Amino acid sequence: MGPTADRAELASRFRAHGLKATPQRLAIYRALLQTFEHPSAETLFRRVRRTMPSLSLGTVYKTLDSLEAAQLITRLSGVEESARYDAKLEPHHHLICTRCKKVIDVTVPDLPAPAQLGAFEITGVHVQFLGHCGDCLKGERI
Amino acid sequence: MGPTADRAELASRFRAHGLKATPQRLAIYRALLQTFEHPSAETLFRRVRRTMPSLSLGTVYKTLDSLEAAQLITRLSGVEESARYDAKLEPHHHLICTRCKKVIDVTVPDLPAPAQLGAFEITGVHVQFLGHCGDCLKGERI
DNA sequence: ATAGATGCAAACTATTTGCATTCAA
DNA sequence: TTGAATGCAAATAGTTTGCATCTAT
Repeated sequence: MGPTADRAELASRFRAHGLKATPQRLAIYRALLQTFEHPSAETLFRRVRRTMPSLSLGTVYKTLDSLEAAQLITRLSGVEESARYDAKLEPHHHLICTRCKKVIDVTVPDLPAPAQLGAFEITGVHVQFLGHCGDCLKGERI
Repeated sequence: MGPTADRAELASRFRAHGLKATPQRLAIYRALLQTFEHPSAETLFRRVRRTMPSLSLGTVYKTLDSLEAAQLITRLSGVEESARYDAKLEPHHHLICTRCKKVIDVTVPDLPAPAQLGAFEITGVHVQFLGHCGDCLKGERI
């Protein structure tokens, strides 16, 4: 695991997850491994296309979906497909059901500040617990 | 503060923030105060339109923007305008610059589980520290 | 050989914008 | 009265889908 993995390493990682090791996938995954900036699909597309001009944006989206499903990559807080609003202003956090998108308020004891802060000035914290709500657990198999 | 506030209370809350107290805004804000389900703009639109058929979806979006700017409501983890991906799988969290959307990895000591869990099964936690990064602090006034 | 992946275009969803009209202050 | 807010329509951004072609296994 890591940004220095070679082609064969990455290819077998794909096959272990039932994914074919295509050049597009390898390039997209490699580009994501090589950066720390949490890029968007569009950013990866522009970057990978430089060395693979035939690449299409649709392939980037499909690839990111496959890699996420295989748990080789993660999507940042990508639970909501549309913005969700809250009129409750007291500090609180959320349980988010990744199946039905339900959001439930919870309170959490105060959080210790992160260590490696550098010059970053924190103005707020948002904690999301992801999982499955009672209704979804009750229903079909998860 | 709270879902039982009456019209005059809400209206003066708006004026205190320099917002005109229009019937649309009052209705949208009231609808958001009255629910715990963290609705989307579309959901609020459908709900409020039942008693105010002339309401437009555009007004709902503009109103939510105004209320958020006035800090009367919050938007759930609404930092990214597009999905952002990460190939780092070790548990970690993020500093998110709300100005330039930069995302920086951080590690945080283990989090205590929330108290009021009920039937919810937690599969993961994501902590987002919101604020301003060094580059943005250095630049123009915040 | 063949299931699955790609590329392209069209479709779709969420959101924003422009502008004429209306309204709260 | 007047600047801000509304409603409507058109525009945009991000993402998904359908389908013919191609390719890794």
